[in-house]
Amino acid sequence: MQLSNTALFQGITQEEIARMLACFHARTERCAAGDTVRTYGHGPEAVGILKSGALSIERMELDGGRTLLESLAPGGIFGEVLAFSSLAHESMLVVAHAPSEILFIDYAHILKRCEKACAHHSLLVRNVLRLVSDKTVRLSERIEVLSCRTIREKLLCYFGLCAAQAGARSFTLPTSLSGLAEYICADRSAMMRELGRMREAGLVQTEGRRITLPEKPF
Amino acid sequence: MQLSNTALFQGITQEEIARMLACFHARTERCAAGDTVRTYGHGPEAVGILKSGALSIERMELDGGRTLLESLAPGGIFGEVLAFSSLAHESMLVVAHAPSEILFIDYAHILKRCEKACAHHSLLVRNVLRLVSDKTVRLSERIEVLSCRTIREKLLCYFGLCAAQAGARSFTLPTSLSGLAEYICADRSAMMRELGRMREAGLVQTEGRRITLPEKPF
DNA sequence: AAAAGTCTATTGCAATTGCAACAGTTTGGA
DNA sequence: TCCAAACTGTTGCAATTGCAATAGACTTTT
Repeated sequence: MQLSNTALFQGITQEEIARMLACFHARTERCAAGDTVRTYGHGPEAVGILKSGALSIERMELDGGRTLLESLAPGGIFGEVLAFSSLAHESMLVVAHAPSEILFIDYAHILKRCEKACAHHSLLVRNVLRLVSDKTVRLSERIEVLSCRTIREKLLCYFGLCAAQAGARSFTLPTSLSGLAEYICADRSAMMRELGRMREAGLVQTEGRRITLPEKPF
Repeated sequence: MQLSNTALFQGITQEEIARMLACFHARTERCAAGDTVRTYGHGPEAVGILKSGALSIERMELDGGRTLLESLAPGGIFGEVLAFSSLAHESMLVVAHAPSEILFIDYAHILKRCEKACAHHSLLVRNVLRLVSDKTVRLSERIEVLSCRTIREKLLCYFGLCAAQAGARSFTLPTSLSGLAEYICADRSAMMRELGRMREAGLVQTEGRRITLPEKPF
């Protein structure tokens, strides 16, 4: 895992990164599969970058249940939101699903002005800001989808976003149909039923995960 | 409107702010009620701070309709997400609802390291980061609410969040009941009906906007 | 090669929901 | 003060949806 390929260190050379990590007092932790790496919700926070292995971010419900929030592959970053927010009453778990190496950087070090060495410090800050902003945009899009009243509207709204992103009326879903149902928070069988009706009505063409919208009659 | 009272400049003295604004090449624009201040979605972006007046952020739908995203009071900030995101294919409007004064700062200046003067520059960056992160947390909470399948679950989920925030089983809704229905994306009358049922079932007590949850039997 | 797990697909049925319509109350301006 | 606009409250009805159950296809692991 080259850190220079991660979203956090994008645009910074490997040598610069090495110098910055020293300056930031970054530290690497190792853990085994099944370990709970962190619980968030209190104390001075740190941002984590997964160097190798696999992590999942889960949310602790009041009733003790857990909800999967995110799955992280090497290069992924976590804690960037909670670390910088002043709200953050959530309690979250970071769980390892494989032996993992994680690099931690205290958020205070990222923000603090540093006197020497780190010429690329401002680039790092820009990257963090971009990461958090991107997440906000993704969440806003999902809210837009979820705010539709019917499954049909939700699907059309989501497909519209996908088509805009692909720049074409035809695109492939990034997830399984089951995943799509979860994304739009609808029952999978009800969604399949509605998809069928929409196909009949000529609102979409589907071929597995390949979706094609009809030409706009604008 | 004192800039030192805004979330963006929190913790920075008025004199420091004056110096920073010069350093950032900040500029003030004035506009009349009804003016479209900005359309986002392209070009080098700027962050705007409303000094006086009233603004609303609206989203342009494909069909030409508009959705209200946010209403801004003096001290409010806009553009902080789109300015820093790399996704951002949205098109948004900023519309004035009263004669307004708006301070614009190019995002590039906020991020750029500045050689002299701005000792509090890093505090400003921290504030931006906190603003964006807070917004992310709020959006995540709303998604959590919207991901519930039934109106009853949505309400209980939302009330749970409110109670946690208030630190008490009793709290006052920040919006009207109509606003609440909009927040949970449900039909108002259906929500009223369900609220009635929940009252009967002893799941909540309501008195106008005052909500009280029963003691937890955990 | 078998097994376990996930994904796709379909259907009946009961429950929830959106919609439309109406009426009384409160709020904020003109 | 009076009017308009927004908010609260309620109901019938049709449509959508979630849930449960079932089954075949596909993947990955053992």
